[in-house]
Amino acid sequence: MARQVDKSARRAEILRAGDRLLRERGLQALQIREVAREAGIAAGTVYTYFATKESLFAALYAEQILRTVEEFKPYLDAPPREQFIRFATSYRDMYGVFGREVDVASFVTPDSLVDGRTIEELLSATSQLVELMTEFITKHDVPQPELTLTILWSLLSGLALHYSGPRQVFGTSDWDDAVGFAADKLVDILLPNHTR
Amino acid sequence: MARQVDKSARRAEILRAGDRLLRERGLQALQIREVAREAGIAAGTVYTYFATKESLFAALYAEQILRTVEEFKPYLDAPPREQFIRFATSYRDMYGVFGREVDVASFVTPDSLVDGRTIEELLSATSQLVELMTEFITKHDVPQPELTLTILWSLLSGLALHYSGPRQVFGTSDWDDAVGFAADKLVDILLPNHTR
DNA sequence: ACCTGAACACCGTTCAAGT
DNA sequence: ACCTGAACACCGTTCAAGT
Repeated sequence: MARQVDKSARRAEILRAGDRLLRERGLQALQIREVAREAGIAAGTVYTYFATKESLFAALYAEQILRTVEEFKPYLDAPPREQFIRFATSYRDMYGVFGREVDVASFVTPDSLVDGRTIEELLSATSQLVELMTEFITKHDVPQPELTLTILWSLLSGLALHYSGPRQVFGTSDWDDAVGFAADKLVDILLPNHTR
Repeated sequence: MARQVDKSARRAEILRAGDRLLRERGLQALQIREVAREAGIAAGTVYTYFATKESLFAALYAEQILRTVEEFKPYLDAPPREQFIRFATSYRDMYGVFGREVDVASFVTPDSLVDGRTIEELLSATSQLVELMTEFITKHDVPQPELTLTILWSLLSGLALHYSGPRQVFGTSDWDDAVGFAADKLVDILLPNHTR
């Protein structure tokens, strides 16, 4: 019996529907009934492809991380300052769509609602992202790579947090100024072996 | 007619009930029915004191911010490295309880579900917290105070984000090591006029 | 086999009725 | 006046019935 659509195509349609909703109308619009309507199927059918709503969200997030990794690849040989700025900007944009709810660790928890397949995808995507940062650090011969990675990651997350979502209440600098300043200081301080 | 309890006492009881639930059983346990049960009143009564669940949450958050400010006051004259570590630790603990949902800016948005009184409390508390950071920076005669404040704040949020909540998937440093390293670099780089 | 969508569970919120 | 709690609205999820 020829199927109307094959399973992976339908899964992809659901993902595309979810992505569209998320980007056009925000996280609160990502509702199973809405996703199903956008995908042209019944609500119950979504659950044939994703164990829970959280699984769908995590799968969308994994896709976005892979896109971010691809976006960065042209800059693999750029100067560290530019690399930082590119990375920080991608990261901020990601936060703008997926929000602070994003937490790979919480998806991987034993009591997570995310299904095994999606966890795999998420871990794979995340490790590629981490790999980019690790290369950044090892390439420049940083004295304390482990600690530097932690600080680098924190700085990126913190910047993304402050510059995504609703405008800050308390006067903060422009994004360009802030990320440029952070990049300068990072290069000066964390990459002492780097000559500009 | 003597009231059973006066209004502000009852409001305080609801806050205490909510705080207990939040700390003992996490954000997902902060449900209006649960809060009401803990406070010994009917669910509907909660709405006499707080316009929405979000208002209650925001009020709890405002209280916590004030507590954080108080916690920091003994260290107002401590060396900058220690100040940073104290502040970062309080901030991380706050994140652990209130989570990444915490976003003052989103509460203040025109379409916010938080009532006016609570917004006032939140703004007042937050500006006290920001004031602490601003003093930290102005006292040490930093060349670019505005940008430095942004970076400092981002670093604090990023560290809090990574070290609160579920354990990180990818090997990260100990909290003590990470925050100590961040403090060293911050002092070296952002406070060039400081002599250790 | 796979899909549908009515029905269930859960939780924020409202409001008619009680004191 | 203030409080109660049943009822409503909403949304994630299930599953009996349809094809």
